[in-house]
Amino acid sequence: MAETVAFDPVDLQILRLLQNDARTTYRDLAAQVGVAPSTCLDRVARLRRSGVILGRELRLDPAKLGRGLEALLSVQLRPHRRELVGPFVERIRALSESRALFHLAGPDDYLVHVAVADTADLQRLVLDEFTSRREVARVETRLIFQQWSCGPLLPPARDGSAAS
Amino acid sequence: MAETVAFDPVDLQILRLLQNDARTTYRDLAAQVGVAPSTCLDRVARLRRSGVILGRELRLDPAKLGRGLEALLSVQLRPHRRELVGPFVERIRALSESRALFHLAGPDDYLVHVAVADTADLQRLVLDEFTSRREVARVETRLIFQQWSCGPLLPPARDGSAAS
DNA sequence: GCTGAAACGAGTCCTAG
DNA sequence: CTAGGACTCGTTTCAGC
Repeated sequence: MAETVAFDPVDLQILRLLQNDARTTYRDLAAQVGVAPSTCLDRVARLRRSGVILGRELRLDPAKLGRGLEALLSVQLRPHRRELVGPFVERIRALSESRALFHLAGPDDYLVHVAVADTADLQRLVLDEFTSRREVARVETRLIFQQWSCGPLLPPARDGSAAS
Repeated sequence: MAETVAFDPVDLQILRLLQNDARTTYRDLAAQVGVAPSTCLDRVARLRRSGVILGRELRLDPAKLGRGLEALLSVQLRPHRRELVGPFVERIRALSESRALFHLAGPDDYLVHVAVADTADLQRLVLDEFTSRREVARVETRLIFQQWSCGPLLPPARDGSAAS
């Protein structure tokens, strides 16, 4: 859980390359980073053990799966107590329409990123799964016109001024 | 760009498995789906060509990379004209702190998901990259307490009532 | 379009430096 | 920790169904 402070340039380069394609072979990885394939294998195994690498996921096109409409739902819970929060979160996560869920600081307690077929589907989702729930005090829906993923989350980009 | 309506149960199962681990071998895939490895290879190639599979990405832990604090920034642009939008989007996407960017319908034009080191870093980011820009009329910052990823985006879950 | 086997190439382990 | 080699296993192709 702590910040695993030590990352070689080699580690970072490996992460960068794997972010572009998680299926890059260790051979290619090795060639591009400048170490032996077996070393790459070792590095990646260590990175996995350290917890930096949480998984290798497929990025899919929601539109191609009949989910051409995406939206963000700001949800405000009524009492916002722990007993309500757990079940609410689990229910939302289990919805096939949910893509991501955030617990936020601020007036809106939760933000839910959903992908649906069309506006009728969105209306159904909001009515049946959100506003009909007792603990949900308010839901604000914002359509997503367009979205972009932003670079590879690397590097930390620090100078020598790291306060450990 | 259109909805590629046709997906076998085999295709869907393959997508489901690859979502859990994009590096699942075609051999394992075949064993779990119930077809030959060569068929899996063929299916995946077709899925890639169809555009459903956009990429194989690594999921990393931001905290382990010195980015333990995440936030959502709601940004309102002043005139919100096309000439301003393009450069703004490109600049935000290029920031190493940005994780995702959404163009929204509603009073807040953009939502930016950022990952930073600490509150000081967040303040610097907001001041230097957002409020200092002429086209940015307002920025609202909401911290992320916790976040969850939500299931594998599959299946479309439709009955026979598909209107082609 | 799916299968199975065979050839090729990559992943993995081990030993040594 | 890294490199190189050898063995194992996965991927890919192709002929046949």
